[in-house]
Amino acid sequence: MLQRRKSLVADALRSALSRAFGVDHDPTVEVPPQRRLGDLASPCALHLARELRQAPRTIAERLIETLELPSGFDRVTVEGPGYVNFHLDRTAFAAAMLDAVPLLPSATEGQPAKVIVEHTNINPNKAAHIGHLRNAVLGDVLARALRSLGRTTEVQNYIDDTGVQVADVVVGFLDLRGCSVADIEALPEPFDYTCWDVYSEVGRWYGSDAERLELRRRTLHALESGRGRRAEAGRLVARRIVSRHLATMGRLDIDYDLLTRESEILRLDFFVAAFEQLKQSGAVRFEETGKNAGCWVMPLSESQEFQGLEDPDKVIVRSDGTVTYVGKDIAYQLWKFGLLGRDFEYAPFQGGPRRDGPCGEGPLWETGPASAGCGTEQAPAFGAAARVINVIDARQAYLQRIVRAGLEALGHTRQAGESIHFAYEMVALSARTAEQLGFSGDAVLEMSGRKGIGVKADDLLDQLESKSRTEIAARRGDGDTEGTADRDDELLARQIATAALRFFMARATTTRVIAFDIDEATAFEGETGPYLQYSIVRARNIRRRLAEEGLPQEVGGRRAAQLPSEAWPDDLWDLVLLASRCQDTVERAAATLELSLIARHTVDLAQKFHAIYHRHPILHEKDTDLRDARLAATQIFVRSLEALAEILGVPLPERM
RNA sequence: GCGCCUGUAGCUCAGCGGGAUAGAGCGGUGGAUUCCUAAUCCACAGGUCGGGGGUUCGAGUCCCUCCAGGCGCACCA
Repeated sequence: MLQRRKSLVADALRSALSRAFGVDHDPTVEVPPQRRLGDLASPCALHLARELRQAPRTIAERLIETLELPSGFDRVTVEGPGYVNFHLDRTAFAAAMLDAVPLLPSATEGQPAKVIVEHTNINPNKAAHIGHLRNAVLGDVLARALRSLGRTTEVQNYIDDTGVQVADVVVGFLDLRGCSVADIEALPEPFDYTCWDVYSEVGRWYGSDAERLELRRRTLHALESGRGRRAEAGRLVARRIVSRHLATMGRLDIDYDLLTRESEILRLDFFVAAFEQLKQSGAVRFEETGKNAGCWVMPLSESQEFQGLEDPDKVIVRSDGTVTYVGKDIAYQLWKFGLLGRDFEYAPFQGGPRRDGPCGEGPLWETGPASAGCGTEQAPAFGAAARVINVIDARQAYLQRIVRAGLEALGHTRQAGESIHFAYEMVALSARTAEQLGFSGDAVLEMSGRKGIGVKADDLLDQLESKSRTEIAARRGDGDTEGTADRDDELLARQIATAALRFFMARATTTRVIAFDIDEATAFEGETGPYLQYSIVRARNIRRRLAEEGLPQEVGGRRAAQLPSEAWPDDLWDLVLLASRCQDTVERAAATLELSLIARHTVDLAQKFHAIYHRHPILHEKDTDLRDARLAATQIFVRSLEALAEILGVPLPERM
């Protein structure tokens, strides 16, 4: 909403500068730090001071004489050292805001048709931990933001069901614990917790024992071929774990359109097709001698991007004929862009949370052999995107660059450019939290599934829900005999837990390692998810109380347009102005992949609302102009916060 | 060795292509519950923006350099 006013101001300044000084200058327009200074400001007079050999204030004064005030503005003033400040017509702007939708599809010109967002991608061999949650929340918020901006978005979750990590757990069950496949099947939930322990056990059990490590190699081969008891155990482990992961993510309202499984990439010979392309284009070569003898490698030394590496070549096919992760990922990336020349088969996902959908089992699909009556023909058209955003932690930047280099080597320059690595730093444990969990705690501690170091996602969620229940009970405790239904409280506890966790993950800048502190992550006060929820509950309570008093609960745009400008004091007005920047914020966040901008903007809005709530009562205000202006501001706030909370995935309860 | 990221209040962090008096939250101290529920608000205390150079009318922000910390550079993913 504000963006349009900004360009109006820029245009007016540009032509005034041209008229008054004969200069061609592109003025910057910003929002001044205090509302009494104005709503939009330009430091152009400061920028031009040297060129024009005049004092900034002199330039500014002359400028506003020739300036044609754009429509929607009241006046223009010169402030401070020579800023040209524009003051909006508050009444007209607020009335327009009342009728406006907080978030609109942005202009689609130059925007790719379909965007694939790949996130979560947890190895299906153990419980999800809080590091995985950062990935999933960022990916989910990004997908929600893109969709709110009108972009076609497909969310994929990659399941590495044939990798070393699954193989290790299979060895753990079959060889270390002596289980049968039926034993594994019979294990009670939480299966992912059991695997968590098995995985770290087997790591220690291997030690440097060559025979045991041979078991791992054999299992890995079995997983890749898909045949035999070990493969069967691998499929079982992966299937059960994926169900658990989906359930965990479901608690946070995170879901997917498609689960892509690595075993299917192998079964359908995706790599064979990609490998043909790589060989033909000369992007890979066979090494006869040297340390990589017998391997197919992708040479990277010519690319400036990869200067200074210890090894200038990247192995794609190992000397034993198996394919590295990068090789498989290049094939997968080619498929995502529709460049591979073949497609998966699809089936509705079995064994996850059931949802309503066209094929009975719900809208979640997985790659795999089609099941009877509902398969590939009924599936939506997956893949073939114009842009691919992979949410993967920053430690894998090097691998992502190689995948991109692979596309480039095949001549897919545009797609290489549209292969975007959404990198974020890892989640480590704060010294204090590490110590509470029994790990040595003098510095932040990196989590490690292999070592069993970490905080499980479900444990954290349980803790958050339990704390929510306690808080809810404490607030119900003051002799309130109304007897709120337990089920409502249970829902509320879940909503509060979801909000707290999602907001905690979303507010962190992606370039920063999160030192996860249990007390901070479970806080419900200050800059937290529950704080946002409470702000909306307050706003909704106003409506409820107005209804009880028989007063109108809404102000229309026509009524708002009649309010005197005195009805808009600076603080109330500031809320309206901030709300008008939602669209701009979400667009900038989606473009820069800095989603914390959305979280920050949302909490800023809530803070302004809470403050105003105390200063400007609505119910007890006798002056109808003042009351209606406050109510209008509240309406604008509610709609903006609802739109932003939807993107953040923060559920907004009716009461708290 | 090469590359990426980080260093701002006691703690956790914001600070948008340089610009108006460096901001929040937590913690601390002191206030506000005849109230639209205090999961809130208000006030106070707390800062040579890691050090040093440079560019500029102006630097937390840009450039160089040094220091400190984290992460990468596998026939693991």
